[in-house]
Amino acid sequence: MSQDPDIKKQDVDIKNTRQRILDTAAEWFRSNGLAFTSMADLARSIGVKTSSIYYYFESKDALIEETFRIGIELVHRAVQDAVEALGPDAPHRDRMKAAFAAHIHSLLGENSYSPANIMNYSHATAEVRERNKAVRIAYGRYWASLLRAAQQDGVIAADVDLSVIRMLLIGAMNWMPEWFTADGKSPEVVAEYLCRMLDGLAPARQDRAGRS
Amino acid sequence: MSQDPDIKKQDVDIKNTRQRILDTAAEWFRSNGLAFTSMADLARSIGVKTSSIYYYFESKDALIEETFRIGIELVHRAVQDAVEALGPDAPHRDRMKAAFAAHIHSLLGENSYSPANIMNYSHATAEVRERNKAVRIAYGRYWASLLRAAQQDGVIAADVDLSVIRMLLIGAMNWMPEWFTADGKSPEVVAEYLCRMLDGLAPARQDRAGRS
DNA sequence: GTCTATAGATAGATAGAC
DNA sequence: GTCTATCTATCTATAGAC
Repeated sequence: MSQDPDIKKQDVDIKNTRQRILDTAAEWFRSNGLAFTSMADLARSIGVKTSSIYYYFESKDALIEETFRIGIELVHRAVQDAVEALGPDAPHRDRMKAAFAAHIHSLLGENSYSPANIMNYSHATAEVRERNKAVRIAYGRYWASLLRAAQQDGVIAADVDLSVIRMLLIGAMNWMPEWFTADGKSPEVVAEYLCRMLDGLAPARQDRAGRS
Repeated sequence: MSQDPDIKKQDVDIKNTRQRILDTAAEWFRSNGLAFTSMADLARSIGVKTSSIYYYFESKDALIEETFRIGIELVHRAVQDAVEALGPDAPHRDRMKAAFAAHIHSLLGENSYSPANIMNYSHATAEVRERNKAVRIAYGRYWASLLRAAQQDGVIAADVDLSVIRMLLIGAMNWMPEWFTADGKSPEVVAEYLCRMLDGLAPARQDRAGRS
């Protein structure tokens, strides 16, 4: 809570303007897409001139790249925190539901970075996509670990290809910005439906031994 | 097979050039997005000058609008044909699987119009989206009718909100262009997984009366 | 129908004053 | 750090010759 004396007024200004550029860029990228967001649009929203943005980011792609990185890091942390908050002995179904709900919240909530990434990744340049790959792979691996644990404990049938299921489930959620309206069902209700769909992949009853 | 004598050479040329513009636009929109596809890109691909495109389409938005309409009409017809080919007495699970497979084929196959629509709809102008709504709603209604029939026959539990399930299933498929590679599973395998996920929404065993 | 030529707007990015 | 001013490229779209 106490202020670090090494942070000078100048540094605070740097951080504030830079942060405002990033926040505004994420919002514009989510709402209008990468190409329909010009550097002039961003500068006007923040109240600076276009050239000021280039003091903080060497190019539009560099700005996109950083919003993309933040977007994945935020949703990764949100999902992992939600699952770990349940404790190590929580049933797999509860863990999956918490992960679903956290991912959905990240895509539909106040954080614009995650939807900005999800909705625009495929239209970014090859260089930007390449630089975003590491964090994306790390996040995918976390989901893979959740599903693998569920399969190893017999909650998901052994014959199920987890990589396909993972992409179908994440795809179902990633498509939600296209149709989900707040006046409809809550993210938790959708998360429960995803769990019920996962139930369809459970082993046949006679095969089930372990459970949780 | 015989040639219609009312179609003159001039008309054939019109149709050919116009069709090539549409086909090329759909491919570019799918691969590069709307904003990253310029009228000059299209003209160069076809071997004409930019101004020639404006002989056939009054604006870029008009061109987008027509590729969008074709995209939905193609996938709608493909799905409906696949389901109806099974005959009126086919089990609901088979009908759903055929619908899944046809939708996936439309998104991943040679037809560029459907993925061009699916992947870019949210970034089109409000006017273009508005003009695309009618065919989109008609297609959504067809999926709704498939799911409703399954629910009425007791294959899907009565408490399931079909509109949420419909969007989750379609979303899972619409996300496939982002990750699906031909060297992986076939569309039919993915369709079977989607059916297994639907199985999770079946009524509890003691409640089940009718079946199919 | 397709062309040349070009208008008019806007894009990303840079130089240099303050 | 932020500004003014500007460069160069590219965009959508149009006018008018052929």
